[in-house]
Amino acid sequence: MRDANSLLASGQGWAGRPGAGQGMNSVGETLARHLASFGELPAADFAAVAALKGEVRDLPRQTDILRNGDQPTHVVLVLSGLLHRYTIGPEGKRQIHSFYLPNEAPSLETLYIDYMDNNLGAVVPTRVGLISHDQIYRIIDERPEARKLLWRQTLVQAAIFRQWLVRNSNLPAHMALAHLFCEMFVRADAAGLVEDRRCSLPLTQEYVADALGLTAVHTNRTLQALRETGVVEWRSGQLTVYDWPKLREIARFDPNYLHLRSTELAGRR
Amino acid sequence: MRDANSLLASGQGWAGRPGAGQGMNSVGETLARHLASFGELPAADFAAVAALKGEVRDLPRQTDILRNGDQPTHVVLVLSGLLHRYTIGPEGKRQIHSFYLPNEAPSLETLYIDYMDNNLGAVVPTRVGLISHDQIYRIIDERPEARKLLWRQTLVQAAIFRQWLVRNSNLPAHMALAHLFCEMFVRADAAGLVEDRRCSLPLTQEYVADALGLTAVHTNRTLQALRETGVVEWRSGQLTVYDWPKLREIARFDPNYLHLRSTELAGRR
DNA sequence: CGCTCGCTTGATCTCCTTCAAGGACAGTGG
DNA sequence: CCACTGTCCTTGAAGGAGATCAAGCGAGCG
Repeated sequence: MRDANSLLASGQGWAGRPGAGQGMNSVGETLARHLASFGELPAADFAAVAALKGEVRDLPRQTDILRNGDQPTHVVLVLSGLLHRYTIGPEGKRQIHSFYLPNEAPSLETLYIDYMDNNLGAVVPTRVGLISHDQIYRIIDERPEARKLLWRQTLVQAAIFRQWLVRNSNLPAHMALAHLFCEMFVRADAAGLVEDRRCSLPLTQEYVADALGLTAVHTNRTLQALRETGVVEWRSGQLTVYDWPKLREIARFDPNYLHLRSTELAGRR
Repeated sequence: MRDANSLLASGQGWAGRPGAGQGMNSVGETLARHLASFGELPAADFAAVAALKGEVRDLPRQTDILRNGDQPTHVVLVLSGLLHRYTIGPEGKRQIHSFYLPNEAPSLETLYIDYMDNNLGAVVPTRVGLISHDQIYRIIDERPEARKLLWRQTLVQAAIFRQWLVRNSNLPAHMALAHLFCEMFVRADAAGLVEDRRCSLPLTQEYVADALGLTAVHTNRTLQALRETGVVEWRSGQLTVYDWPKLREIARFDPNYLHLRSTELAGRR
């Protein structure tokens, strides 16, 4: 068990400075850095990925970038804002499959899956980068190490989905909520977005409810109970973790499934 | 909407004959055939995969082949029997992530993930084939088309996990149960294991309960309700679908997420 | 024959849903 | 500057799907 400070103290390099970085990095660089957080990426491969050209696009809040049935020709990268992957059930019920923070690559699976069976949309105004499949295919053919990390990234996604399955199937509401907070916090930290035990998490309670498979009402009540413990606070789009060990304890959170490289982060065994 | 017969009539070739095939096919052939069910596999690539050498191993019921924390050196193929992927929660609660029928390849993700974050075990006495990672790596390096299908296979796994997430988060018990039956039935059919609207599904009610995140008691009651509709029967390890359209309707089952090649099977749009 | 494992049934409890409404706040337009 | 409106959060009360606890039953098996 490690305290909150060690988590925050682990400098993730470029993102240590407040607000720095984002605008300055190309789309390719963002992807390269993301891949490097899952394993060793040789300098030459890093450079090759970083050199990829990407189109930047701004999405208004609550608009989709990929839709059920689409056959995408580009891979999406989050540059700022927040994306979510979701489906709408037969009775109009929305299930969110995952959230995607800046620097993450939500749609790598479109490289080898023929069509989307879900939607990818912006929660808040979001800037994304688009890299053509063709460019990535070339990397895959020519750069085994980069290929390995791209592939691994899609596998980690799958591991996260499985964890969401466990969470929503088994855990009572307060544990599930704490668990979601843990995951988003660690992922934010891995992306260099945690600062002073806080990170941005610009969701509404309804989004969280649809992620956990709960109602907004019950999510609200559960949230209040969590707040009263003083362990964590989530207000106006800001997640603040006051007591990381205790939050982990509540959620029984084990970050292994995220397969992050940095052992500092979350006490990988 | 299509009737049950068209589903069953679609000959999947080698498995049309009762009980035939299994013993005769090499481990490599099984993998090659499985990959081919997700896309075009050129003859040369098919041959290369089919030529892979695999060790055959028999697992007693309820024994694990891969364990949380393991770093596998081989890929697992199901030759006969039934595997399940699962984790045990902090309070000893088991969550099953997926079941694996004969001809399926449960553990392809171990190729590029460093260690297991879950368990893979036999439900009933199961024969598996083991192909070394090294051999697969060679295929991946030398055979782009085979690589594409291997990768795709892992992506389809992820899509299935997401569907399980939706099922367990949103659907009431009777729909969830029907949905599981639908999925296993279609997958069995894709593997050539459906015969006369029946397939083997050698689970106990407790396994199903742990897959759906329900209790065994409630699974039992839900099952009885489903039985009384006359749409489907599941007894002594045999799943029989009497009215496929109606079962699909109950579950609101849309097989798109399985990304199967054969359009006959399940009415892909 | 007795034992274990899996299935079944009944009664009670509780977590979460549903329905309904009030309140805080920001944005907009007069 | 203030009413107006929409979005999101909050609160209350009642109902239900599924959990929990407990026990009986049937069949395969050593």
